[in-house]
Amino acid sequence: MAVKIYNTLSRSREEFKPGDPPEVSFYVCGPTVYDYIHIGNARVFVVFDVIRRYLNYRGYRVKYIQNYTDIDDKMINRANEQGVSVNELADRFIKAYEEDVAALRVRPADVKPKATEHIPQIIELVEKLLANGYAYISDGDVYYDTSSYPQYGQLAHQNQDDLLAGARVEPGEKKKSPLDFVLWKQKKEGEPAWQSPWGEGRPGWHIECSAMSGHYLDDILDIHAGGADLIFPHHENEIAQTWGAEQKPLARYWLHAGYLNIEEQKMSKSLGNVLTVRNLLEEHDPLDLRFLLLSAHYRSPLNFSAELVAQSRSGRMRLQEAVTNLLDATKVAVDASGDKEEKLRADLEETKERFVEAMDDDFNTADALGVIFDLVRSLNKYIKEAPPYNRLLLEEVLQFFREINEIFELIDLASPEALDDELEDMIKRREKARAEKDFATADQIRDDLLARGIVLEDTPHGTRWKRK
RNA sequence: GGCGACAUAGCCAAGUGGUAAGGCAGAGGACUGCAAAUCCUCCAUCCCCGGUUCGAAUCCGGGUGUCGCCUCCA
Repeated sequence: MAVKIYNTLSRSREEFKPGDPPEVSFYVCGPTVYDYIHIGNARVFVVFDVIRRYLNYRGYRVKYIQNYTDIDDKMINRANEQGVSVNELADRFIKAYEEDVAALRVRPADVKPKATEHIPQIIELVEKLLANGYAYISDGDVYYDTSSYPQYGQLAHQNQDDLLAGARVEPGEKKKSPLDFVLWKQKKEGEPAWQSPWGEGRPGWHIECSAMSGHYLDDILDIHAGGADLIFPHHENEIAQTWGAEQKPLARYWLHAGYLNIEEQKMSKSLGNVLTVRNLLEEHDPLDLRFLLLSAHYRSPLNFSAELVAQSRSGRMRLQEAVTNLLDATKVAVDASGDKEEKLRADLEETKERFVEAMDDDFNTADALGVIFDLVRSLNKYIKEAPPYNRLLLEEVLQFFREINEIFELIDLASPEALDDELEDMIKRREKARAEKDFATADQIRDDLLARGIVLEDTPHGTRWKRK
């Protein structure tokens, strides 16, 4: 069995064959750091982080690179609006980005290059393109000459004529063709600029990823990923650049995450429905947001609404609850074993296989979740019906949950937090009342705790609590 | 105009030729002092019309609908 990946370049599922296994180079287009990230951005970062974790689980050694775009038109405009320098703006929103994705349990990339720290590499790349005849200078700007690259359009699966038919021509263009794109822009008054062979200026948008991935890796990238809207022109242009400079492909596998819509509508500033991660975290548990993001296949469009977050929370709680049941059962488990264990053991083995099958198939997290829920039912059933429990078996199941949580990270496996003394005392008083059959008092205390967000569950082994 | 994706129960969502996973919500039952959690049972023939096939949600053709890209939006 091998991992299969849907490659946007070929529009088909391909067996994953990295250039130098088990090493895998994985580049994700990171944020332009001019604002807080929204939930659509978050989908990309969560989903590809999960894919990276799965590849690690499958024995690959993934080098994960994610850039920060810290210089472009949006950066400059926003910095001017706010009266700060582009650098200050970048620092501020890089920090915000890292806080936001950390809350969503996205692990940091291994390498986090910034465009502004790779100007020499960018200039070198542009020089190569000029020398190789893939670029031209026009009035101080440098442009990529798309007519020199017949394969231009391969990623978008469009030929140049069709692209031209839909292209918008803006007045005052200095390009030879509407499809050409800027590699280096000459300085305008008040803009950050770097010295170059073509005078003071700054890089175009698409050039940085080509330059930085080339700088950090000698070989072709195994995986290059981003949001679906980057397919054209961003990734198309990156491919053209790397080919023009190095006569080699930029990446073997191109992965693109589907859009996230808000209430069936595209998220956009004009509709005023942009939901920042920062705001959402004020109302929702980050793990519930993760569950929602992983509940559909990463390439499918995904809708976002408060109702769906609530559904996600209910589903996620079933997982969390199962682990709580498991941990409780483990406390009273014994070493003896019997044949009651056979069903659960068989289900565990089957689950392990089906989980890998699902994830191997282009990272089908929705299918994988279904597989996990099947195990949850089997586990709950065992716990309900089969005491005394087999310690070894329960620990194996727990170990499996640890492994998949290392990938999905949807539940807390850590030992539960302590409750403050006052609440702890209320629980004790309620237990006493119950023992004395004073149910009116017991129920009153339970309601009081509920009002404070604490839900009680009476089990055969005692009362336990959880947050609502 | 060019290119592409999608259409599965009230909601979400798997399933690429063999007779519809899973989750949420809902109904009934068990357990519980009552709850909660849990378990059991119930809840779809897959947008429409043709075709291929012994057999199609899955393949082909034609519709309808939704969405997207072709504008430095993840």
